[in-house]
Amino acid sequence: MAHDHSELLKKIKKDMPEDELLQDLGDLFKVFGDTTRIKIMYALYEGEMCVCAISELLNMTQSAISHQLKTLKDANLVSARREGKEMYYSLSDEHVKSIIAEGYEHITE
Amino acid sequence: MAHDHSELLKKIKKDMPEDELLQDLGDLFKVFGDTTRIKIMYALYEGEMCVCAISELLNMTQSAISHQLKTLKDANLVSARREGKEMYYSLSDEHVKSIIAEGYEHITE
DNA sequence: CGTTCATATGTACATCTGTTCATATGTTAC
DNA sequence: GTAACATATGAACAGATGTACATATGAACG
Repeated sequence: MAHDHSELLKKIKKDMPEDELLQDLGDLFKVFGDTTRIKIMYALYEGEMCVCAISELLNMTQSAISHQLKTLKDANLVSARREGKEMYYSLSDEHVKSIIAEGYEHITE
Repeated sequence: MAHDHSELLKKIKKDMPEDELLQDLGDLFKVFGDTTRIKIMYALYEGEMCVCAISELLNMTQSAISHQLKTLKDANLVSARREGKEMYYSLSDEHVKSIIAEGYEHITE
C-alpha cells in the first residue's frame, strides 16, 4: 500500500453492494463457468430433455450429467419434472438465455 | 443410455454452437466466477483505479490483485494505462456491466 | 549510477472442482 | 414380491484455481 486513496475508496465503498451479494454473484457465474453446464443449458434452449438424452448428446456418463444438473438446479437455472421413470429438465427462466447471450456478445466481436 | 432420442439429438446438435465457442463462453464466465474479480470489476464501475488503490480497497496483497487483473485483462474485461509508476485499470467496455447486471437480476428476485 | 516506489511474475501450497465408479433410490411392469 | 430401467448420490482422485511469499521489472528522481 502506498499513497493516499482514502477519498476515492470511501466513495466506492459506499456504492458497492454487500459482500454477501457479491459472493452470490460470483457463485452464480461459477455455475456458468463450465463447458459441460453451458452445453446442457444450450441443449435445453429448445425445450425439456430427459437425463439420458443429455448424456447421450454430450457423450458423457449419466452420473456426470446428473451431478451437473444438480448444480444447475441448486442455482435455480433449471427445473425438473418427473414423468414415469424419467426426469425432464428445462430452463427455469429467461435469465439463462440472456446471461449466455451477453457473454456470447462479448466473445464474438 | 437407453431409449431412442436420435431425432431430438439430431435437431439439437444442428442448432448448438461449435465446441470451441462453448469452451470460450465457459472460460469467460469462469472469470466472472470469483468474488475478488467481481469486486474489482464493481470497483471500476465509476472509473479507473490504480493497483494499490484496489488492493487497499479489498484489503488484499498487491500480488493477489495483480494476478487477478492479469486474468481480467486476458479476458479483455479490463484495460490498463500507465501513468508514471502507476498503472490505471478500467473496464474495457459495457459488456462487463451488462453481464453483471443480468446475473444480478437472476439472484435478486 | 543507485534508491525508492508501483507493479508484475514465478513458485509453492492449500483448497476447490469435475469426473468416474459403485451403489442407492424410485418407478413401472410382471 | 422381483426384475429392469432411469436417475440420484457418496466417495475418491486427478486436475484446476486463488493466494502468499519472494523476487524481478520498470519508472522517477537525485
